[in-house]
Amino acid sequence: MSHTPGARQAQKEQTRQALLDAGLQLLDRQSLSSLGLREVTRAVGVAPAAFYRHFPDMAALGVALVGEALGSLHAVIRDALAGGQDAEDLIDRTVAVTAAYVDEHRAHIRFIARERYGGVQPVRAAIAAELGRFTDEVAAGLAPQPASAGWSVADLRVLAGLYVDHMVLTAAAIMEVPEDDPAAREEITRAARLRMQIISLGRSHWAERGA
Amino acid sequence: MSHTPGARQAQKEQTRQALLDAGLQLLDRQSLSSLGLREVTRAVGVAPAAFYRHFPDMAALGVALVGEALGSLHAVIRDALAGGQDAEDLIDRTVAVTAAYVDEHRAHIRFIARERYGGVQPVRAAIAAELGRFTDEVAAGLAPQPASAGWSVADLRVLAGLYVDHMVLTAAAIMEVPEDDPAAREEITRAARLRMQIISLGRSHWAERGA
DNA sequence: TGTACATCAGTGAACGCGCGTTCACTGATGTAC
DNA sequence: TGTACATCAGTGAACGCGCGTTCACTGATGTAC
Repeated sequence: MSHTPGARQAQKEQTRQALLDAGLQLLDRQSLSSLGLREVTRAVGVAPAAFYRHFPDMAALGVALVGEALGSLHAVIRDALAGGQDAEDLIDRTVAVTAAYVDEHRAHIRFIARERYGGVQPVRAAIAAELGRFTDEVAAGLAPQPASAGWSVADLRVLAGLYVDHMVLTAAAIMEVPEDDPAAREEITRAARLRMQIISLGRSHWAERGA
Repeated sequence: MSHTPGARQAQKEQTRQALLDAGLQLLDRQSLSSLGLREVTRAVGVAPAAFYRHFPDMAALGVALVGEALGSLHAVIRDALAGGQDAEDLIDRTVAVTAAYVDEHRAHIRFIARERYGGVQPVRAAIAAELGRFTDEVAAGLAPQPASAGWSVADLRVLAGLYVDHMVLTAAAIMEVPEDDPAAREEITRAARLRMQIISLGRSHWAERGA
């Protein structure tokens, strides 16, 4: 049994986390497929061979980062979808929550946007799986809302996917803009809000499609 | 003057194109930042040093590929937006045109999706510029349509951006699916059509927003 | 048309360098008695 | 509590390898007269 970590386990966990942190930081300016094992261990200050005590290769480190990046998202979506049902409120809240999440997890989100269609297959697969689960959650959150009357389960999932993709795109767009350019940033969030309004309008007039 | 190519110029152009073609093919399974110069010249069958006669580095080859990938898109959008104004028709036509374009330019589109937020800054910038120009074109195409009454120029551009992002996402999604899985492919295009319907519905009820 | 010279795309050898991976090791932490 | 042994995270040296870049070169193409 090892549920009591002990000093050794704790030290190991600390090194592992240092590798993840250093990797994430180095990925700010490059993509995973060009990130070197030695680069990461050098940043942490351990011998290259120490890497293998924690991950078999860089792809595995990438998959671990996917978990870190999207694991905390589930709580966020619950917050955004909870509370008042007013559509306009919901939009403002969602965009604000997205912007705040991006601010707090800047590096993680950039990593997701960059590797979602990047060159490392296991990481792509991990992101797709995690975003899929996330989409399911959004769909489940949308279902009980009055605006979802008349929607099939399958169609609701498509709508949820639209929201999720929109959030990832917004996050990526916010990060393309320099942090010290509030005007450009404001422009992005204005566009994001507008997009959500268009989608929400379409959602609420769903019954009239084909007219 | 060199507007008459001559045998030398033609030969040079041919090698350049071979480098671009080999590069694009190699990028099917990896991203630009991990693609090596020697890998490309080896595929073409020329000496590594020959690369420098055509590009200063791999980033420049990437930028040239962006031009190749998105240059031919302008004609496509004109086709999609021309013809009947019926909303349902427009949607079907746009999705069909996107799917066809993806089929014809599979490797190019994968490259764009992969490098749009990838690790090579000049390539990211080139893609952003090209997609921006593309968005302007879509906005200009939408403007004269009756459904655009009451839209400001700025808001129309946001709508156009929504369509463009949607197309890129659809293209990327189609490519994640194996070519020999028509059911999964059908599922993707169904979702894409549905998404466009939602957006178009929102567009046509734009005047009622804030109600 | 023929000759002498200029251009320059592509060659091939050489370079120094950092990479990923292996291996026997060390020494602190953990366990059994 | 004290002692003897086991575990295993991290070390450091070594390896072979392919990388990007440089350079003087070659020989076909192009140009001037």
